[in-house]
Amino acid sequence: MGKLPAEGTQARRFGKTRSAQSTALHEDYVELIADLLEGEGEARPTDIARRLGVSHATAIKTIARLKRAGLVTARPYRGVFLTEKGRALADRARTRHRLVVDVLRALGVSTESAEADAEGIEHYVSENTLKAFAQFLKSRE
Amino acid sequence: MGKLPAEGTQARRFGKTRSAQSTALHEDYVELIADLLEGEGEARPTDIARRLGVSHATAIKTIARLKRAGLVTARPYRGVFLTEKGRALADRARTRHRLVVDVLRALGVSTESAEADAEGIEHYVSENTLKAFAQFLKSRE
DNA sequence: TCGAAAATGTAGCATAGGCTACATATAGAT
DNA sequence: ATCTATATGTAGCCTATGCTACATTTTCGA
Repeated sequence: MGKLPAEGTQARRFGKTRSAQSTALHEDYVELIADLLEGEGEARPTDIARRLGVSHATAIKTIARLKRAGLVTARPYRGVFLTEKGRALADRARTRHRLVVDVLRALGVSTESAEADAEGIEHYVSENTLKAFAQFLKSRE
Repeated sequence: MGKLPAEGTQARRFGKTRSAQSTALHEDYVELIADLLEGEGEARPTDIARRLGVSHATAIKTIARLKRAGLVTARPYRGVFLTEKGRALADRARTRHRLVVDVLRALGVSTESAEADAEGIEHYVSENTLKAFAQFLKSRE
């Protein structure tokens, strides 16, 4: 996105949210790629694009960024694969996703709404909150 | 951001999340502007910038976009004000924010974490989920 | 095996959202 | 009344994320 603000004063109420946003898309991609690799055996740009609702050109461009970020490997016409780092991120994302969906459902949200909302919410749940979620779910077993 | 994808096939699991993202920043701004107007009597670019943790130039540029979106009015060196539309959006955002914080706290999340996470989460809570949250809070009074 | 359809990749363009550097207006102190 | 510190505004540059249009590979059926 650019450089960080000079910032001498306090602020940071929104700061974390912002930086999290840059990661959200990466998480969506690796999560989906992990799903495709497990489900279909391969993750191809066109499928990724369709599932994310973007053009294939956009998907390819993003995949290039993921590659630069060390999250995936991809050779032309050969599909996309996760690196160790990518797999780790995907796992974390999926764990969070499941937990968020379970909590929403426990609160009375319909499965469809829970799945849909979790997609956005999961990227903003901190470790602390995640722990509280797990605890809460366990407490009401 | 650009135009929408042609999209004939299904997809849309992430689509909503994406468009919501474009609104998130607008919500943060109008929410903050509402706070400043009520608390300080005026909302000035520099204060907005400091509270959001961005440079004043960035804040001013965003304010120009908010203006184009019909959410605020602003004349040079005269501060920022909310339009009806902006006030409505700010109210909705604040309601959601409060509700999300309350639910998180009810689930055992610390006040600090709840406030911090709500900042990101609130933009992705659908009407359905919001209703479920309200219900849940009411049920355990 | 070969040719067309489908998948991939590339190029070029746009907007959002950041920053720094520089210019201008306002306001407060003297 | 003026001068200076502070607030505002502008310009220019950058990356991320989208899209369309066009080019190039692959793949698959005939």
